[in-house]
Amino acid sequence: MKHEHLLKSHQLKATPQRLAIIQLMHQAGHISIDELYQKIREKFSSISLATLYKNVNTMLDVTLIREIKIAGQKTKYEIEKEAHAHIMCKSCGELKDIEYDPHSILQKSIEMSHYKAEDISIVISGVCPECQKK
Amino acid sequence: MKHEHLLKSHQLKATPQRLAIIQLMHQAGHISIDELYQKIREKFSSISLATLYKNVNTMLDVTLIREIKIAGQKTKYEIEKEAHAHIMCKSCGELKDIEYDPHSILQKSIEMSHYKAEDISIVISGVCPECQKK
DNA sequence: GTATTTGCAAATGATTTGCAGTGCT
DNA sequence: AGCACTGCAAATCATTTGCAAATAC
Repeated sequence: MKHEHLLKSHQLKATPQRLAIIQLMHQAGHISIDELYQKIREKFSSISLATLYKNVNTMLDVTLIREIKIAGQKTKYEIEKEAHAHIMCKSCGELKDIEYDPHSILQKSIEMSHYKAEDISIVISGVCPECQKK
Repeated sequence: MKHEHLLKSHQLKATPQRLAIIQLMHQAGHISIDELYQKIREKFSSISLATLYKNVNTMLDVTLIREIKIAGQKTKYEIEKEAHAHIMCKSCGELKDIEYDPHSILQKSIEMSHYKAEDISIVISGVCPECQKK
């Protein structure tokens, strides 16, 4: 399957636990360790938290997944994909992706810093359209 | 003094512990709880970690300081100031501020999301000019 | 004087580690 | 077969809490 290939292309063995992790991560979009643990046990009752942590860390090492740290919230994880920003609703907690133009003014600031930029993390927080109505 | 006023204007009592926290934070620019604890004990050997955590949380509540969560690193804190992004060196760990134009293309993406944006956190990581030379 | 803050010790929560057994390739 | 992965229990690290004594205003 697709997910098996995703693991192998990163030099990782395709164990059922890992496939389940990726499948859930793909399905949820963004997911915390806790949520992952709850959901994965529904299908895979024997999995241990330690295994989850070990696998998440391994997948981070090979940049198959990405860590999203959010002020005031639990860390979430997502499958690595093209650059995008995150926007979080302070009211309902929903997190969604938004696109942004990498040639924005931000690039100028980076150039001026003379850093060799490898990664950008952007997290915006505010109130989503649904919650604004309430 | 300046820092005393900073506390009072946020309705917080100006205890020596709090003044020391702000002074170190101001001096360091960005600092983690650990670093704060090490340094603060040099001047203030009796302070407890619990007090540090309590004060950091109180100051976050009144938005006197801001939390910077960074993938793969410890959370750092800084005194609240005008909007800016952070750039971190993956090699030496140094974190510095960079300015960005708030009217960048990013704003368009936010408008399109129909969120009411209240806060933006941008953390860039890469290699700083000094480390590139090595 | 009163309400808040401090420091301690203990509790809780999050993450990591060691190791024996199991499973992928 | 061989090395990597899993699950368990225990260890470690991070953060919070309860409470009595101290302190800011």
